[in-house]
Parts: sequence; C-alpha cells; structure tokens
Amino acid sequence: MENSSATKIFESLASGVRLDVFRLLVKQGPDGMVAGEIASTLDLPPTNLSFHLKSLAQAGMLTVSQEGRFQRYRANLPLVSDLITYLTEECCAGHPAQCADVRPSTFCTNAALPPLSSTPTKPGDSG
Amino acid sequence: MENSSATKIFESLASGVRLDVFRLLVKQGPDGMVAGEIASTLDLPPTNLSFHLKSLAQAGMLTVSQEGRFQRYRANLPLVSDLITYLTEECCAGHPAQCADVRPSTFCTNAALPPLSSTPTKPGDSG
DNA sequence: TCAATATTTCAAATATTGTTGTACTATCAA
DNA sequence: TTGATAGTACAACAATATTTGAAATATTGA
Repeated sequence: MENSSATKIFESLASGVRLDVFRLLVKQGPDGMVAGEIASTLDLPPTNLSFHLKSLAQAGMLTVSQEGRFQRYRANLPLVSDLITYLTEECCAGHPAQCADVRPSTFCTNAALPPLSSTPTKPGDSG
Repeated sequence: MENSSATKIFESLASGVRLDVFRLLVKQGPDGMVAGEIASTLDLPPTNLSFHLKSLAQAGMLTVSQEGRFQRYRANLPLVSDLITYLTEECCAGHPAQCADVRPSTFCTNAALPPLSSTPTKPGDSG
C-alpha cells in the first residue's frame, strides 16, 4: 500500500460520524445497509450522510451497489487488514527479540500478516 | 475504546507526514528515536515535526521520554491493537457463517480480539 | 405521463488543520 | 555565567473539511 492510499483511508475514518457508519456496516456484514437505513439508524441528514459515505467509499473502505433506487453499502474488511499491514510493517525491523517486547499479540506474530521480523525467514532481509 | 478516542487516533494518522513518522518509529521498536533524528530522516523542519509529534502523542500513538536535551519518541503498538478491536468489533454480529465470508484472516477469528461472532460460544447471543 | 421516493451534487457558510517563522525554555559544555 | 544545541509554544496565514439547504438525477408505481 502507498502512503497516499493509507492517508486517505485514515482520513476517511478520522470523523466520529464516519467511524459510526463504518462500524455499523462491519456489524451488518455481507448484508450491508442502504443509505436511508444508515441515515435513520444514526439520525443523520441525508446530505450529510452522503458526504461521509462518499469519503469512505472513495477511500475504498465501503463498497456500493445499486438496488433500484437504493444504494447498498458494505464494509470492506480486507482493506482494514491491508491497512494494518502497512501501518505495522517492518515492526522492530530485523530485531525479533525486541519486537516481542513491543508487539500486541495481534501483530507481527500473526499468520495473516506479511513476512515481518518474526517470520521464519533468514535474518537480515529487511526491505 | 470510545468513539472520541478512536477518532483522535485516526486523525493522528490521517496525514502523510504523521504516517511516515509513526511507521518509522514502528520500525525502530523499543529504541524509538529522538526528535532530531526523525526530523533529519524525514527531512522535516523542526517546528512542523513538533506539530505532528504532538498530535500523535496526544492521541496516544507515541510515547515520549526526556533524555537530557532530547525527547525520545516510541510507537505505542498495543494501542493499534485496541484500535482495530474497536473498528472491527461485533463483526457480522451474531452470524459467524457470514463473518467467515467477509473477514480477512486477521480478524474476528483472532485470539487477541474480543469475543466476537466467531468465538466458540453458543449461536444467537448477539450483543 | 406524473407524483413520490432515494440519493447525490452543488454552492455558501463555518470550522478545523497544516505550515512557517520567531521567540521561548531547558540542557549541555566550557 | 555565557554561548550553543534540542525542542516546543505561539501567532499569522493558507489550505481543507464539515454542515446545510436547494436543486438535480434516477427509479418506482399509478
């Protein structure tokens, strides 16, 4: 991931409203929600919601699909994974022992994450 | 975590400069870096760096410790873990099967995350 | 076609952030 | 104490983001 993409994603989450929207859609899973449902659930004026949905969708955090007059939004969870990878990659670069002191158990050691310092690769191949 | 804390954290990461700073400090691990080193590594004027460091530190993403004239900054990785938990909690609430379709292998199923839909509890106890 | 509904686009007002230079505090070294 | 270094606080300006209402677009159903 590039810095500009990651920045855009973080910007898209850097708002109380958009955070509420995204978390609501995470909860809904593959069902997603149409814009009107989101608006009434979170008690937002449609113009304002549309503004925030656009921001999230342009960052890639939401996908949209049209259903007649409705627009259905869904959270893009795989992108969250990519984002964390970007944020934490090269953690304690080249020093697995240090990394162990610092990492939250979620990271570095996690199978889904890319080859960081804790992978069983040969040492010394930091990017 | 509360919405306002999470928003503050995402705001703190919603800048190309701050993202570079944080990732650099992730790489350094427990060693961290002093402000001047960060400034020269990223080629930033000290006033500007100070502005961004403050934002990251106030959000809790960095810790600071004084060393004589120097200020040493370190990435606070456990907070990243808390943040992801907040962002993805109640994923596909109450519908583990759906969740499996959607989640990146990093989430939901992860031991470090809170009891979501994928925990081995009885089905149908959505929060 | 026409009226109603769902949602977005646009424009204007307001609010918030980012950048820069200057000044300040604290520490170091003599 | 003095002068140098490390870093931050403040103030001014520039740049962006957020909110709102009115208007536009697209779909539905009579």
